Amino acid sequence: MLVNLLKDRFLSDLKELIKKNKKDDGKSGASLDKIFKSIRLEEPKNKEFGDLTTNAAMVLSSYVKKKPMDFAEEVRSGIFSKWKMDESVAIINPGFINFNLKDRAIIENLNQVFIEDKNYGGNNSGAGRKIQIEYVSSNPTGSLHIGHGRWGVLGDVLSAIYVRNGYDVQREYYVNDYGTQAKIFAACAKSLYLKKFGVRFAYPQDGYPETAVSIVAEKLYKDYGDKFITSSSEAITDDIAIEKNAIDIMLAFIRNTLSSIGVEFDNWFVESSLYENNNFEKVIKFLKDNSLVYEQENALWFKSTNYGDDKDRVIIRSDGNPTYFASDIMYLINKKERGFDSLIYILGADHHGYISRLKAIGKSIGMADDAVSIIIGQLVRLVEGKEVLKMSRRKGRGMTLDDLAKDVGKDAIRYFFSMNSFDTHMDFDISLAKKKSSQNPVFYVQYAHARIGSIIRKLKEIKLDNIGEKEINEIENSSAVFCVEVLKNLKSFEFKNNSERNLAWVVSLFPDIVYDACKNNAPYFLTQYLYRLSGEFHYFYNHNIIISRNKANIKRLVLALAAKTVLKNGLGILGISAPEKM
RNA sequence: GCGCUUGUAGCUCAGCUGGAUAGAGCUACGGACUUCUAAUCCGUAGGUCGGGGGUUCGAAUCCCUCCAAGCGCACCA
Repeated sequence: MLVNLLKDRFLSDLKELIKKNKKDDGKSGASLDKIFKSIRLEEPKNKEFGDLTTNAAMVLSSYVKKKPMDFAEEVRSGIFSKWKMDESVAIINPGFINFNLKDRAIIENLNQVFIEDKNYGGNNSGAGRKIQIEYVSSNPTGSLHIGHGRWGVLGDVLSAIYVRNGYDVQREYYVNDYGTQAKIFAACAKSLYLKKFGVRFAYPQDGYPETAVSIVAEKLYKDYGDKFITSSSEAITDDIAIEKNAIDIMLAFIRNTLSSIGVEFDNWFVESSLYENNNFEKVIKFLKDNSLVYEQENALWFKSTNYGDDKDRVIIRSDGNPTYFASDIMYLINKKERGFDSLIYILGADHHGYISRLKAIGKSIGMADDAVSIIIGQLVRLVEGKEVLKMSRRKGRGMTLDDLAKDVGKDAIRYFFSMNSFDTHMDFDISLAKKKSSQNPVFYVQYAHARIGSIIRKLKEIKLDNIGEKEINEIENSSAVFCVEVLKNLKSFEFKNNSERNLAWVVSLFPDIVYDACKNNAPYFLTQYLYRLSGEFHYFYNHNIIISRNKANIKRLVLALAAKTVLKNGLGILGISAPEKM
């Protein structure tokens, strides 16, 4: 990491400087920590101000009782002048400290790309920590809608980001196969299934749309024939088997759809398993023993208000049946027992009411406050031109995720859904998504990668004076270690122009982006970064010739190869292909 | 009625743990292929940051209020 490491170093140097500056009165430690949290070392909005900027002098001025400009001067002489990496340090009113890195410092960073190669971008900040991310978890009672695609992609990419940060990640899908909705779905399937045999069984009034169910009934019939009919004349069926198989079939459809856009899970957790081995009774006993519940009007209530929820919740209804919330409790206890350090739930905005109650459960069973984090993803609205298409899953209208996946393709869908923050209410323009035009930024990024691919092909075609077989082989196997030597042997490396330097700079930022994307649970950092990198590369490509006649400009080639590795690794995290040719 | 989220350029979005002239892309208009892929590049145009108050040296960012949109407020799952 470049920026984050520099920042750490800067902050610790700054602490030293302040110690010298001010006699510690022993009381100010806490407030100083607070001030330090608002210190930034980052790229300025405007490139003219340099590579990096810090607000430290302004933030600290009142603490050290000095004018920002004066303290900035001390920071410059006391810290930055001792760093050998910085080039020029400017202090600008009202107290910004701006500086540029020496070209050599950027080059040394570039070396890491070739040393770490496929692992470049990753770090070990999460080493030894087990984290679970649960996402999609749509009821297996119908096909997925487009919103599910968004959670799926975001969950998948977020998982990949955590993996790259050294975490031990488990991706989980929670299957609601228990309770009334599953029963209703099974009854729908049964009705359509029996129809095949000319037997009438009323379709539930509040049932699911037939379009979704009919695929399931069709498959039940095709795969099992009359297996579920236990008595021919009365049309008596094995309802338990129908329910189980209907749900399994639906789940297989869901799995296929998700798989078609590259969204996979390590674990498909079945709700009904929570009720095995008298677990329900055990959990209820546990809750009673810990005085977390009370009885009222024949129902059993969970005291969630004690833990920050806005109302208490029923666990066992007055008719004796457990509520969905009971499953939530058992599920969270189960997750805790599996030994995760932290849990992430990605929920659709239609479930935001869950935040407080899930957190309440977590607290009540003694989990740390920040151990359970819930990410709310806003819904996707379908738009065609200017017309808003109301989608309703229960009514079976609107485009399904499966339709979209087939229309748009995996790469575009993943890029599109990774582009925005979770909080964005997205409008998904179907007609735009279907266009495979340059309006779709995924091509822009992929094209950058493919262009470098074509440089490599050119290298092979032409006999070059300064690049041998060995190097070309290395490049082809995408393990261009020779670049490390090239970079090391450059006696005085300076960038010829801004496009070279900017490209190298952006390449060097990749590990910071992977780190920050994780800290902020923000997959879109990556997407935006890759777009920026691609832009930087396209500019570089248009302004610098790498191969002329029978000679390659080695420095530029190294730069292009570094960019290629980062593009490939970045697209890899997004789960998007990095084509050699387009 | 209460709560969560959002409101930034014609469109889609960044920026929101306060900082320097508010940034990209798409669209529109004008340029660049005898040279490693023009799915690219360069340039121009486009903004009362939903409205109004407040806090501050400084507000798109924090607070209050109003308006608008989406979504929730079950002994449904």
